[in-house]
Amino acid sequence: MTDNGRTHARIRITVDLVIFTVRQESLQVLLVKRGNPPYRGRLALPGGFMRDHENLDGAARRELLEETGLGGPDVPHLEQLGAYSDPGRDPRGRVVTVSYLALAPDLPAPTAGSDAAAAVWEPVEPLLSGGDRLAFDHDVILRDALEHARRMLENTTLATAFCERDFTMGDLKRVYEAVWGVPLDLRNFYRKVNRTEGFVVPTGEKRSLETGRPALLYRKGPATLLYPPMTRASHSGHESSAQSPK
Amino acid sequence: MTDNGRTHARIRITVDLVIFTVRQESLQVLLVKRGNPPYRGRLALPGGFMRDHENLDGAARRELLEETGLGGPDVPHLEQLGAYSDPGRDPRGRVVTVSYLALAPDLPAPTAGSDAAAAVWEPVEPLLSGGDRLAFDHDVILRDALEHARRMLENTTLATAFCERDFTMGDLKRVYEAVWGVPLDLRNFYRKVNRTEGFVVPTGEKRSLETGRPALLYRKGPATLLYPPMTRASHSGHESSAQSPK
DNA sequence: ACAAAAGTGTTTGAGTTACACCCATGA
DNA sequence: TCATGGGTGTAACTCAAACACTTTTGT
Repeated sequence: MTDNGRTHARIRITVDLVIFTVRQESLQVLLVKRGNPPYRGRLALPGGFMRDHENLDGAARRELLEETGLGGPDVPHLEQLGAYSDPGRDPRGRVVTVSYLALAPDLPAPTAGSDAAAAVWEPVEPLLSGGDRLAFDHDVILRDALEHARRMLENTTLATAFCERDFTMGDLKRVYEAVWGVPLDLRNFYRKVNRTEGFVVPTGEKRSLETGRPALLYRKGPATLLYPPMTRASHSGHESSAQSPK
Repeated sequence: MTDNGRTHARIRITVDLVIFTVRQESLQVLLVKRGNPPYRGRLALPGGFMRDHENLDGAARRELLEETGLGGPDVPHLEQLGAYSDPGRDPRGRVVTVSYLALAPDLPAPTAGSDAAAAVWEPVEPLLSGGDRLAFDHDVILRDALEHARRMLENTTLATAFCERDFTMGDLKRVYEAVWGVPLDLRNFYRKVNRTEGFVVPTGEKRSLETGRPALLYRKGPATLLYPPMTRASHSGHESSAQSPK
């Protein structure tokens, strides 16, 4: 921590947000098309510079609000992931960025007109396995964030952050399936969720779809950690009601 | 990421190292006594400013080498944890720090004369539950790092980073006991370690203490993740050889 | 009555805990 | 031969995956 006349320039600091949501059975991330150089026209993670009076968490909350409109009493989960610091990662000069992970429910409008040209939801899977590259080192940041999100669903109750206030077990199961990319057995899923006291609390209401039995509705409970953790396994075969071997 | 004339000063960036070791059955952390204001005379985590040509990981490796002499081919584990950014966390001005976790074997000399006044190993437990406060926000950083290290032993093979090149099962067990703060059953510990292919590899050698049966020696294996994870439980009672009910 | 989705109960087998017990050495 | 740490074997129990089966709706 001692400063003995060595060469260490002052540096600009940004936050970059990896905002995930689950839409149409797939995990998607919010990206903006850059309107200015560098990387003009390329997709990038939303983000911006940390200001003088705020800390990193504050900057991340502000950017999240600007990009999605989320942030009042109904704050989605927001968590710092890591710092990216290679000299040369930003052509404009020495810029260190700190990435944040946000989990949001499926939002009606992709964005609420910020300074970014256009914000779009993009499926994550195609972005990582081939496809166009994102601006800066955002491919790496996105990959790290996905890894982190998958771990989080195993050990915490944060899957509920992807859901509306009221949700069904099927909704919650689809979140796990989208993030992990594996099918789950709904019947075992019930027990795993219910064995952790306070993961979800029933509202007493039901929701009717076009077809099928109406599902009970739940809300996020007070629990935050999962003991024991969720395990990604259990390939559901639709083997029950309509395929008895007799 | 767009810069539209807003107020965002350039900032200085430091790395702070939480270097853990296990000595005398207890988890200890390397601290330096500050020779200059602010917090002169107080204990602090070793660290320093990131330089122009290097990234954060490079700065952390350099500081680790300066403080402990470790860093050649026998690199200890070094991992980025998080960024601490509150305005006012450093009286000298706006300084953002990024913390790193390092796991080191019990080193002969606490340090190799760096620019820091004096480096000492301090037991972690007393530091967190009462006692003197560390400089800056290093109490918070230390607490976060301990939490992270405990999680790491559950899910990775990194406990071996605390050991010498050759170690016994008893050595490895003592690492877990020191970091987790709970006693383990050596007999079940064997199986847990051995069920993960490549956690440790036997050398064929043995080590004799003053008393007792000589123990087989092992080295770190190629595995890095633990499936399934280690679980902290299993209170060893010394119930075997010498207390049969007959 | 049928299809489709929601939810419950039961079998089975793998994994863990808690031990009894044996082994190898120094004093 | 005793004390001390090292190491193996095993019975009882727990838990979770797999799957049969029942319930509740819309058409």
